[in-house]
Amino acid sequence: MNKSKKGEKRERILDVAEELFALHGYDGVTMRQVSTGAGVDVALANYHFGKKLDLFYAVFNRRADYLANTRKELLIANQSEAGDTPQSLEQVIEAFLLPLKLAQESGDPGWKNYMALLAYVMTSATWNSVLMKDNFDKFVGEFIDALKLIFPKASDQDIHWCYHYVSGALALTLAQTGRIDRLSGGKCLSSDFDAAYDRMIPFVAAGFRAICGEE
Amino acid sequence: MNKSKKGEKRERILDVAEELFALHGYDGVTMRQVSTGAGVDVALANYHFGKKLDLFYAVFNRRADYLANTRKELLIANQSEAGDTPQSLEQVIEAFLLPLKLAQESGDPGWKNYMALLAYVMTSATWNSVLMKDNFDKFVGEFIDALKLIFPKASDQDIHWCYHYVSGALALTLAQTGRIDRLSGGKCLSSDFDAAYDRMIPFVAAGFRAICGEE
DNA sequence: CAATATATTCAACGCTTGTTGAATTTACAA
DNA sequence: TTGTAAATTCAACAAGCGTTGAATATATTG
Repeated sequence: MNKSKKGEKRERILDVAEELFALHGYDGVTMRQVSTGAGVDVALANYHFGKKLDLFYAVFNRRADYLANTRKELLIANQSEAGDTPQSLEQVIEAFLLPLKLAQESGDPGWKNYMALLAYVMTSATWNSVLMKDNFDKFVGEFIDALKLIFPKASDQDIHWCYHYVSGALALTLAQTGRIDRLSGGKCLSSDFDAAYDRMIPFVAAGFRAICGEE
Repeated sequence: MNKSKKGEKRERILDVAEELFALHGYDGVTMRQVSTGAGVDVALANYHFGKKLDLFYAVFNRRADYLANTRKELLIANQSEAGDTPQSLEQVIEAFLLPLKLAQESGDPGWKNYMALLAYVMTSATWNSVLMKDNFDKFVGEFIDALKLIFPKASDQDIHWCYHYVSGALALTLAQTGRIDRLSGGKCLSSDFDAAYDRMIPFVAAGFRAICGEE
């Protein structure tokens, strides 16, 4: 008989829930869809994770730490490398975006689902205040501090609104809605994160300089 | 007794549904929440709009036409005004964004809800292909044509990805998640569409020029 | 006013939902 | 192997879901 490893079903529940939550949102998914997709009884998800809401949190938190930490490490590495001279704007933006590109390139299909889930959470007023606050706000604070060093004369408002635009452009990219595929007649692909990434950095860097003034 | 005008309850159902769908998404709203909020029986929504899905479509379509048409009129007005010389990049972007600013300024609280609903639809793979296609894709095609006139040497990919970033920045702004309020310690407000609008135009214009080359 | 069409409510249906306690199987340690 | 804990399934619950046909109220028309 197929002997299944310990914790395998538990992980499968998380994977299926991740995909379904990313695709249909929290309310668009039932516990039975998750359990059926994972090939387990509906009571098992409850045994491992508690209520549906806790399962949702578990799915979101699973990859959040890695993402936030990788970003932070990259930011710090750039800082020490730059010494006492401020690091370049492109470097700071890259610390924000590169971990997502790396995760995408890892080949793990779970990351693609997680990114869509992240986009869902970022653009939802309900989840944003709960999940983004706990998992990402702290790093974003440091990210914004780095930007303030680059643009010492810029107002807080200018910097925060510019960050907001970056965040929005990123969120729509992560959502992979397929709209750019349709509008471009197939010349661009939502799944082509590299194409999105390579243009996003010079795009938003130019935007920052236009709003926040010269370095 | 309070004599209610004809079609008043019908409109109230749309208003409440608009607010609830924008706040909680399609699956996060029940017909009973809508009918209770509107102060009518649950069967009335069904009588006026049919199934829940049709109510959702009715809510979305109600303001979509006005928005698409206003954008188009603005784009054409700029074109004829510019004569045979191509209109400026800022003008084209403004044709895309200004109608939303005007709607926001109208004071109608329904518009605020509709914008959050629009953000929800824009960032959802499911709804995007159904609702954006029917209501907005045609105008966006003309919008992109205008951009191609401004950047004749740019590739289709460059222009579409840049539009994608604008679309994302706009969507997150419309969503009004409250995140920028929290991150900025109250210095920026999600509800301050003017602040978002005034910076968004120079921001994305600079981004376009960085990616698509000089006019 | 009477007659008709529209608007609205009432009451209920079959089904699905999240959740749970008890029973059963599996894994692991002694 | 036996005993114990963890993992998993079974069966069922009360509540809420979208939807509907019939009944009633209101508005419109002749």
